[in-house]
Order: sequence, then C-alpha cells, then structure tokens
Amino acid sequence: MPELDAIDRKILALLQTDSRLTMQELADKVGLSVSPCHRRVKLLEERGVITRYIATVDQKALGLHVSVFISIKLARQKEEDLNRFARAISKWDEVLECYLMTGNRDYLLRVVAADLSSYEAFLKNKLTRLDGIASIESSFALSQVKYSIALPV
Amino acid sequence: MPELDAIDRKILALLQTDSRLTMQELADKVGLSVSPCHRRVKLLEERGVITRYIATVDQKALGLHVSVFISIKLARQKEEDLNRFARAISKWDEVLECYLMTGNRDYLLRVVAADLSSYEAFLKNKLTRLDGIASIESSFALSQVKYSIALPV
DNA sequence: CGATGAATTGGTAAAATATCCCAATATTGG
DNA sequence: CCAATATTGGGATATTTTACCAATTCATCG
Repeated sequence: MPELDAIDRKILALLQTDSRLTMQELADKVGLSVSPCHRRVKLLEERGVITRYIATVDQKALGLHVSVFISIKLARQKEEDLNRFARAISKWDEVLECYLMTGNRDYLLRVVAADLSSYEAFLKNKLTRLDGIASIESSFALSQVKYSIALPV
Repeated sequence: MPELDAIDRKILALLQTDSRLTMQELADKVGLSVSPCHRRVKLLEERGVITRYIATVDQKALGLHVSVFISIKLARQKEEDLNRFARAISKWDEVLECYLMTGNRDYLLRVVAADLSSYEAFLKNKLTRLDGIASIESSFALSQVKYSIALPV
C-alpha cells in the first residue's frame, strides 16, 4: 500500500468538501493537469481510500428535529451477544452511528427521529424489544454545534 | 416550501447512498425520464434539501485509529460562553461532531486522532487550553459498529 | 556525474453525461 | 367539463469524463 503524498491528501481534503468539482477544477487546485489528477483519484478509489460519493441532506428539511444519544449496556458481552446486537442495530435507518465503547456502557448510538413521539415509537417497537439489553439511557441533543464528515488529512 | 413527494424521497434515498448515479440511472430507478428527474434534483439543491455532494474517506486508510467521545461541562452556560466554545470547536478538524446536550453534561464531541499520543496532544494543546471548561471526560470507541450519513427519508 | 529504467505527467480525442429548450401530457380548481 | 397550471419526455447542445500515447521527471546504479 503506497503512502499518500501531499497531492493525494489535498485531493482527499477537497473531495471530502465538494465531490462535484470537475477534474479540471480539482487539477487546478492541486497543481496538476487533468490526466494525472484523474488517475490519482481513480487510484484512491481502487485502493479503498475514497469509499463512496454521496449527497448530504438537511436534517431539518426532512423534519427530523430530534437527535438522541443512547447509552446501552448488555446483560452479557459474549461475542455472540455483541454480534446479535450489531446486526439488529444495522438494519434500522434511525440509527446513524453505533460504537462499541470502553468504560461503563457497552454501546453508544446516535439516533434521529422526527419528534419525541416517533422517538418513543423507536424505543418501544424496536430497541426495547431486543433481547439481552440490561439498560438504556437517552441523552437529547439541543442543537448540532458542528457536524462534519471530512476526516482530517 | 412545497412538500416532498414519494419520488423526491426516493431520489434523496438514492443520492444519499450514491451520488455518482447518472441522471439516466437515477431516472430509471425512480420511474421518470431524465428531464423531470434532473429538474427535481436541481430543485432539491436550490431548496436546500440536498446540501452538498462529498466523497467519503476510509478512516483506517488515513491512519486514524482512535475515535473518542468527549463529555464537557462549562463553568458557566451564558450564551456568550456557549458561542465562544462553539467557535473554538468549529475550527478544529479533529472534532467531527459537537452537540449541545440536555442532562448533566453541556457538550458531547466526537473526535478522531491517529493514535493515543496525538489524541493527548489534542487535549493538551487545544481542548484543555480553552477557558471556561469545568470538566472533560473521554470515552473511547473500541469499534465503529455502524456509521451512516444517510438520514431516513 | 551521467546514463538507464520506472514512474509520473500532460495533451488530445472520443465517449459518456449533464443541461437546456420546447412541445406534449397530466393535474388541479372552478 | 373546461381552462389554467404544473409536470413530463425527447432531442440538441455543451460540458465533463475517460483512455491513449508521447514527453518529462525522478530515482538508482555504475
């Protein structure tokens, strides 16, 4: 796996901000002509450094006014229990992020919902119906101060 | 602000997954021809429903092996204190997410770093140097079970 | 230093795609 | 049922991506 040089990193920084740049614009910004710039981007895709291209959507515009962080402890932490939990979580579109954590909780989830009652529905119909959950604790976000997808390069 | 109909929502769901679909492919999938599909996408952009187009990058490929959630309490919670904190946080690339929270902490941050020592450097050189912070508590993520940018439509 | 080979670059042309215009169709309100 | 409005579909044009090949740069070794 060849290292990423300064130009690769600049390409990544730019595409993480705006993937609709044309190859010409991107090439100008990184100081290359179109051909080598294009080849670098393709290589970054093939190597799995660039994983996908997506559109981002405004949460408010979709009417998703509630963001919740949920701390979860499982009754047991055997691999089988963890896998079962991970599989269930992954199916649900409301769960945007889920992390296996150190410390006194097992999982931390970020969930979005239209309002409190639909969040309640998510809890009642989905999360609390899972087996093997010892405790659930919800923390509500009042506002999103920062949300970025761009990893530091 | 006109409502989003079923086709709009399908377009959003698809573009949140893959923004490199051609208009022809997108049109086929939503059951329209290219022209109206294209016009709908442009309208979604103009209305601010689609906010941007970006490339996503593999965290491991960049060598960012550490993900941390940080709970922060401020000494005071006046608007001015909150704004000052928000401005500082927003400048730092390591901070991918920051939420103002209900409950016993004021902020929840998600931070990425290459390793523990660079996380330590972030704490020492940046976060702990901010005025007005009453407490900082780090929780480490062992693994990312799910990470999605696609909001449910 | 200079020569050799490998890797990277840049220009050009062809193919694919986005974008715009206008006529045709469908939808809404009276 | 009709008129007015909004939405759709097709085709022409402009833009962009992509592939190819020669030229340049870079690193290595004698």
